[in-house]
Amino acid sequence: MGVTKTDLFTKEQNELAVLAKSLAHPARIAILQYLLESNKCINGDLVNELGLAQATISQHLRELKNVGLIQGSIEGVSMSYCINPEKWSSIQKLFNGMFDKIQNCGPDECC
Amino acid sequence: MGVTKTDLFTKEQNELAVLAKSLAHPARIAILQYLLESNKCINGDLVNELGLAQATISQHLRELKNVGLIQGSIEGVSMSYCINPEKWSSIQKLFNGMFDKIQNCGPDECC
DNA sequence: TCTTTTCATCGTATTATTACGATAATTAAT
DNA sequence: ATTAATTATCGTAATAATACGATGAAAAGA
Repeated sequence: MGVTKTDLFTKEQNELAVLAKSLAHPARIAILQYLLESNKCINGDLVNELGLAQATISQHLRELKNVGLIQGSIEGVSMSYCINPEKWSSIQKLFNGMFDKIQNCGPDECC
Repeated sequence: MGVTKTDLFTKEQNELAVLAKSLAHPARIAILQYLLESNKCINGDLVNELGLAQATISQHLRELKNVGLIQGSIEGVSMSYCINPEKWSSIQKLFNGMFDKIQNCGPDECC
């Protein structure tokens, strides 16, 4: 490409894009849905659940953790992940802040 | 990478990921925000508005059009783009369908 | 201590994304 | 018919994302 020109855009635009990117892979969606389902926080039986290699899952988990959507805690020899509820609701608000901006327009105003 | 293994995931998971990907760039967020603001549907003065080359903007517009978020109509020599309201609200529902699934859990259930 | 289990990280091959100059295509205007 | 204006597409260089085997690190249990 050439790098994304982050400096051309507002903080909010970049933030939305980064968050959207973290959701831009079906494996990460699946991980989040799995965590939402089993609210008891589940570790790497995601590896069994999804059909991906352990290293790949771990990589996706790290991305979700980097944007703050999930958090992990050590549980003996294994790792326990869960949704970060605060971040989760803040993301929902951020997205809806954009989604809600739609305005219905007259017959000549739209294409 | 190796290609995303689409077949491992559900239709909904893939759909969410594709839509998220279309939002996963600040330029596309900026384009959408601009279209939301000026509900009269604006054409390629996006090129002036954002600081990107014409070809780059056109490429981003095509991506947004491909997922159905925007639609364009020819207006003389120029092109008029606007948000597709039906798709827009369907996306909002799809995302909120996931966001709303969060459940508060007891002290021992979360990590 | 040694082994097992579980997870993260590294290295790397493969594919996708981004950006933009150049060029084509289309329409309006002269 | 020419020219100007506007947009899409092509080609391509640079960079990011994906997947996974291999290896490392840390804790539990023998």
